[in-house]
Amino acid sequence: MTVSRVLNAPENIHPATLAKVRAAIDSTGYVPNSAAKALRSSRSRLIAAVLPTLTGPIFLDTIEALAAGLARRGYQLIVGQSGYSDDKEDELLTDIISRRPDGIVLTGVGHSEEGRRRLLASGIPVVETWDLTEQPLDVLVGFSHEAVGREVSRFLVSRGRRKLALIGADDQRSQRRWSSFARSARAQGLAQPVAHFVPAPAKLADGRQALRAVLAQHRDIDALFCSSDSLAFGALVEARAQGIEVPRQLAVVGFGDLNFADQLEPALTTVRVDGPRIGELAAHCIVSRALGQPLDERIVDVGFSIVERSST
Amino acid sequence: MTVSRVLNAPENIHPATLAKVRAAIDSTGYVPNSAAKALRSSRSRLIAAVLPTLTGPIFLDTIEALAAGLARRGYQLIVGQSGYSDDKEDELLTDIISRRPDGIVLTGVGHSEEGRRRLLASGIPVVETWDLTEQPLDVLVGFSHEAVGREVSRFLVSRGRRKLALIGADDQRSQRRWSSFARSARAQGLAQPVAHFVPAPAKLADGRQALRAVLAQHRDIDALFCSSDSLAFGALVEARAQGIEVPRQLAVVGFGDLNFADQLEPALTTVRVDGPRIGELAAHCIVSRALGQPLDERIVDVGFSIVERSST
DNA sequence: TTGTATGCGTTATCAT
DNA sequence: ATGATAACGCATACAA
Repeated sequence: MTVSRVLNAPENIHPATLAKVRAAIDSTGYVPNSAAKALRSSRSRLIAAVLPTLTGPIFLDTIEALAAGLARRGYQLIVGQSGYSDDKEDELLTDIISRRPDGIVLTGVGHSEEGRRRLLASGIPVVETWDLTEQPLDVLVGFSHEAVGREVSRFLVSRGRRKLALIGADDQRSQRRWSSFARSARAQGLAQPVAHFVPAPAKLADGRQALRAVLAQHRDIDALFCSSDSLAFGALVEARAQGIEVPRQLAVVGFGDLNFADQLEPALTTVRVDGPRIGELAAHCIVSRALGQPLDERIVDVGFSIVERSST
Repeated sequence: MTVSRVLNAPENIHPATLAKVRAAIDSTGYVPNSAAKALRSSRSRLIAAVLPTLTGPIFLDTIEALAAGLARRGYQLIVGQSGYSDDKEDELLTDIISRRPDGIVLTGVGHSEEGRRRLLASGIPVVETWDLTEQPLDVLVGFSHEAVGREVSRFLVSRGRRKLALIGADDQRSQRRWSSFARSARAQGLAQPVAHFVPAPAKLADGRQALRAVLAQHRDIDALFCSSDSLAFGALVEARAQGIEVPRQLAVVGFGDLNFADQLEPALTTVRVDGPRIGELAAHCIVSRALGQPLDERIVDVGFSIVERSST
């Protein structure tokens, strides 16, 4: 008990005792046991994050900022990969809930019914990220993928493009950008855009192959929206290989504004999302919730912007 | 107690009891408490990983494979960022040790004396990665950065290059590649190579700026070794901007073989390391150690290869 | 086949 | 200012 006090409330301890206990701690290499602490206090100082994949460069900035923000606030981060699969996410969720984290940060808002139930039943605070919905589980930090699809299609039309195409990954958020992109194009009087999907996570080489496939069927497209900068990079490479001039014959828009986007030839027009901001906000929100502190807003829309460069 | 048995050893439970308990579990949403389990059994099923940064694309494949490998084996991963700083690593280690993970995976072998002491005192199995040393703390999965520096210099000399330069990040491993690169160049009768360092983690833009700085002083260099593909990408961009032909006037070698390396113009010659293999091996080793199983080898050298493309 | 007692390391609470 | 007791949820050892 005295040791506990020395560590947690040294102010009311006799200096001599303090010194003696600290000496003992040093000489024995004593380190308190967080599991016992958590068991006794029902506070684990652990936050869990569920991500589709750790390698997706898009989420990376967010995780890094999240990890840093949590560390700064005295929390540790436990990560799980759902691999873009609902079943995997549900399994993971059970494991995670058994750890009794003080909070859970999810990527996206599309969870299985079972997953939603378990999360709500656990009573653990949840922050969903990288997406927007009217009915979040709890707190939400993200932006609208529908708005992205719509704005990109309007942007392309405003630049005089008429034959739109899209290369996307088969994950939920990319699909929603696609739906909105297509709907908006039709609303503006264009034909239904061409689409080609590749398995997530999409790699550069997928972009090359995908554009090749699209061009084989639809040589007349004049604008291409790629659901990631990596895909766009691949598309630029393929366009050059096929002698298609970008942007004269084909406008290309990416997603993510990864650090190579402005160095490509031509520099890539892309959708920029403030990943670190999402991570930092998520850290703030989840910790506030964990401490039972009130939150200004339950839904934070961080927005996005279209960074216009020479590929359009 | 019966609930515990239903969950962990259902074979000796009366079918009726089994059904009753399971129904109760379902209806109440009971999820076992890992902290209590850990406290009782001294086995947390938790592995901690310490990384310089989560965004370094180099380690990413390793972390992903590590996370996947651990999940497959029923372990969860807790991550911490040391930010290339010893002090931060030591702080982190204390937090980590207090969690009583069943194992710790470290990046690199350069830890502070204090850190080494704490790790050894904790008795927690440790796997060091991405480096090689004669005296690992425990298990090691990596490769020799000295060998990388040496082999790249030999490679460049064998291709007729005589005025070597290096652009590196100021992290330990990059520095060791540099020392060896320089030593080997001198041993081959060349002058001391030119070097320029940028703060880790190095970004593409740093590569541009660094090459500009090097060229301002040493216009006559004919070969450049960059300590990451991102830096090399930036260097290629700058070389083109300055009208320097690669590889005719300047050979460029990267490190990492990131997925864009073969798509650059010219395609980048680079050092390839099997990141996923390191992660998977680390998962295997740390779990074996955690279970007290014997290990074939304590030191695994996964090696590296120089992938020759058109930038040299 | 099921149940009871006990202790893992911590801290809230109540003595002293 | 310090110590004693109890309880967090689980699983080992033992009993029935």
